[in-house]
Amino acid sequence: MKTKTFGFRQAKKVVYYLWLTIDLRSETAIYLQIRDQVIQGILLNELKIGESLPSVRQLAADLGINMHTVSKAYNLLKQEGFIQIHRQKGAIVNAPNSYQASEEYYEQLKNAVKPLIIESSCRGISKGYFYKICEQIYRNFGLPEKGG
Amino acid sequence: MKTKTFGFRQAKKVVYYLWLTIDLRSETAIYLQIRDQVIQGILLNELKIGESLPSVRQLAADLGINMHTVSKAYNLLKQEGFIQIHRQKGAIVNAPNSYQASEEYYEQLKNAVKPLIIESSCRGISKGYFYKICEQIYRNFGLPEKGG
DNA sequence: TAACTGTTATATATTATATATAACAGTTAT
DNA sequence: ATAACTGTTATATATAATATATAACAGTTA
Repeated sequence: MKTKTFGFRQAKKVVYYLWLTIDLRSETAIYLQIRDQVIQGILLNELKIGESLPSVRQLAADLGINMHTVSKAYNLLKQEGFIQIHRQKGAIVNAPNSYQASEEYYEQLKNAVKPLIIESSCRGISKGYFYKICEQIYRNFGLPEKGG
Repeated sequence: MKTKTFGFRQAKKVVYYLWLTIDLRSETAIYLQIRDQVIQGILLNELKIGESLPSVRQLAADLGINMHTVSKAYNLLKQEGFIQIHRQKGAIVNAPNSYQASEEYYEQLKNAVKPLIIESSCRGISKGYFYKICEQIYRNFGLPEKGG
C-alpha cells in the first residue's frame, strides 16, 4: 500500500485533528480522495463547525503533492457547501444546513447507487446481503483503530 | 436529454431484444454506459444465457459511435465474466456461475458504497432513508414501461 | 465470391488529472 | 516596515483516459 499519511498542522502549533491518507495508486483522483476524507471528517466531528482546514500549501507539502491539487479539492468542497474559503482566514467548515441533501442530491445519490445494486444483484448478491454490507459500513465507517 | 436509443439487431432479422440508451453528455464514459446496461439486461433476463449480443460494428453503427468504444465495453464485460467472445460467433452471455460475486468483488462493492453512505450521512440522510432509496431502486430497476 | 466476424495497428483529438513556477493582493506577527 | 503567511490567478507541461478515424488481417458464413 503506497499511501501517504499526515496529520493536519496549523500555524506553529501542530494540531493533529484529522488523519488524511491518500493512495497514489488508487483509481480515484487525489483531489477526490481529499474531498471524500474531509467529508468523512465532518461527519465524524473530527472537523467541527467553524474549524479551519490547513492551508493549501501546508497540506500539499504534508502530502507531498501539488498545491493546486489541494486547491481543487477545497474549491469542490466549497461548491458543494461543505466549507467556506476566506481570502485570509482559510477554509472553514460550514454548518450542516449549508450542505443538507437537496432534491438534486437525492437524484445524484440514486443514480450512483443504482448501478451498484444492479451489478451486485446480477452477481447473485441478495437485497438482504446488500443491506448487510451497508450495515457494516454504517457500523464501521470512520471509526479509526483506537491506539494507532 | 441528448440520448441515442436503438434496439439491437441480429443478422438480417431485426430482433429488438434489448433497449440500450447512451447519453453523450453524461460524465460516465460511453463504454461504461454500455457495460452497465448489458449487465442490467442480463439481470432482467432481457439477455438470456447463450444469447448473442450484436456485433461491435452493428451496435456502433446503431448508436452512432465508434466500433472501438463498443469493443472496449465488450472486452470489459468479458474480463468480468459476463460474456464470452468467440472469434466468429460473437459475444455470448455467460451463465451466472461465471460472474458470481467473488471475495474481491465484495471488497470492491463495499469501497464503492462507502463514500456514498458517508456523504449522504453527512448531508443528513438517515440510514432508514438511505434504505428507502435502495428499496425504490430494487422495486423499480429495469422494469421497463410496458407497452413501449 | 461477398458479406460478415473480432482483432490488431496506427494516428489523431479532446478532456481530466497533476505538476511546476511565478506572481499578485491582502493579512498577520514580529 | 519587514517577513511570513493566505487564496488566487496565470502559464506551461506531462500523462492518462476516452473516443474517433482508417486500414488491414484471418476466419466464417451465405
